Amino acid sequence: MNNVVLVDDHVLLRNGLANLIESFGNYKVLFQANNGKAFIEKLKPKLLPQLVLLDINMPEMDGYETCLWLKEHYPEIKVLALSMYDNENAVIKMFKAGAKGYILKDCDPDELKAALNTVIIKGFYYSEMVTGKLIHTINALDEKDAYTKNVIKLNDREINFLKLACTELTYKEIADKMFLSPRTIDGYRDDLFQKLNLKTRVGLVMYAIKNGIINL
Amino acid sequence: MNNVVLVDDHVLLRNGLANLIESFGNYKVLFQANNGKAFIEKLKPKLLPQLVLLDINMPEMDGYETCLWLKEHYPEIKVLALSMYDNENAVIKMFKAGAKGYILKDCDPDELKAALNTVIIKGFYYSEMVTGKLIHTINALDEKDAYTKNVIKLNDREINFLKLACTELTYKEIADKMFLSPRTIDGYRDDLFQKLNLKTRVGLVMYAIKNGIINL
DNA sequence: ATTTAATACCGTTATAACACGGTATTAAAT
DNA sequence: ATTTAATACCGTGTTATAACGGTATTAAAT
Repeated sequence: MNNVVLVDDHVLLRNGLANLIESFGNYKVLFQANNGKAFIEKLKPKLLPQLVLLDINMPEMDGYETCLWLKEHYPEIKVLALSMYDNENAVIKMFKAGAKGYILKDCDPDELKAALNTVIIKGFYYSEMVTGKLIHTINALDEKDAYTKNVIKLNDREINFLKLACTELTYKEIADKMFLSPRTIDGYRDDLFQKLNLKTRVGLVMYAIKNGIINL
Repeated sequence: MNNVVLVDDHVLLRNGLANLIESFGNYKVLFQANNGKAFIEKLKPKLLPQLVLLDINMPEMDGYETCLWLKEHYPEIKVLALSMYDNENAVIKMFKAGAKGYILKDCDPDELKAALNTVIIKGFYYSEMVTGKLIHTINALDEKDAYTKNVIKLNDREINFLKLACTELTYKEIADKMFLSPRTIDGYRDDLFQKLNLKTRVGLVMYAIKNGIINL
């Protein structure tokens, strides 16, 4: 019997998942949590799970941070990332953060079962989707884009700016809100364009959404 | 025992939901479907459900269309809408399409249970969230905005344009792709700005996302 | 027959967004 | 002590977006 923990802010999905996983026979859901912070608080060193099914986009503490925390404090606990989107950067970020697998919320129960079993037995699970994304990344590697250097990591100011860029405010208004000069905002924007390989504000918005930087 | 059908493109959520609902004791999940079209094909007049748990954003045939179809062909089947977002316009559209209730995917199992029971017994379920949205709409009613006249309904061209507006293409490039004059595109944009009460392209993008017009 | 509504189109002007090539300041890295 | 990197800032010019007020065509509505 393998102990697993579910971390996801969608209660219905989480509960359903719990039922489904327990119906597989060889898994017990130790507990569930709404986000990374709640998960860490509930985690008891006396009773650790073998595996954590971890959502990426969550309030308070997201999947990346949670995964990194686990890697540092309980590296023996395996993380299977669970996401709405098959976003390339998200896949790479989660694997960099130590995840052993990455599945989509619209995968079918058989794949979930296979993923769980494979992670428990072999220690990792690479779906076709994941392999595809990784290969694409490799192929893009000689282009001198952001992937070459490192996984994209945004700082607080950039994230703050991105959130405001997803509104109908002009850059000037954003500058006012952030108590910065409009030129500085221009700089943030241009840096992000380069970092993220984008050209327009719409690109920034789509990036922010696909990477869970703004909550819809 | 009440027969229900689940329609949602997220298989994991759907399966989990099925387990959860059956665990309530008084419900049987007749079958599940990936989208409205698949649902209609699977529907057998000899064995109709009392209730359909219907996702809004789905490929092929979405929740609105499916709900309207049900209202026309099987008005006795009650629809409980299930959505990721507590979007005001979505709530109103679903109720206009004949839904008897509207719950969020991140609600807790107790609320789902209450919603199911209430719809079966009383014929409708109005959560606090729904009531709130409706009240807000009523309050906005004397503003001469779109709500006054009708629920916002976009046509194919507008939807097509919106999808392209969510990319990094310029309006001129969008015009090329749609084989239209850039001025016509300007017109679409301006019409949408007015219709949706927006001012910028970013506003259009956010609208498209929140209303499931583009699939992330 | 003639409004009405929807669709596609057009010109002008103002503002916003984007590209480019810079500087000053600070703090960490060497 | 002096690069290096990160942050905040600046000026100029071009292109894209948006606001305004229009026309022509078609099909449905009256």
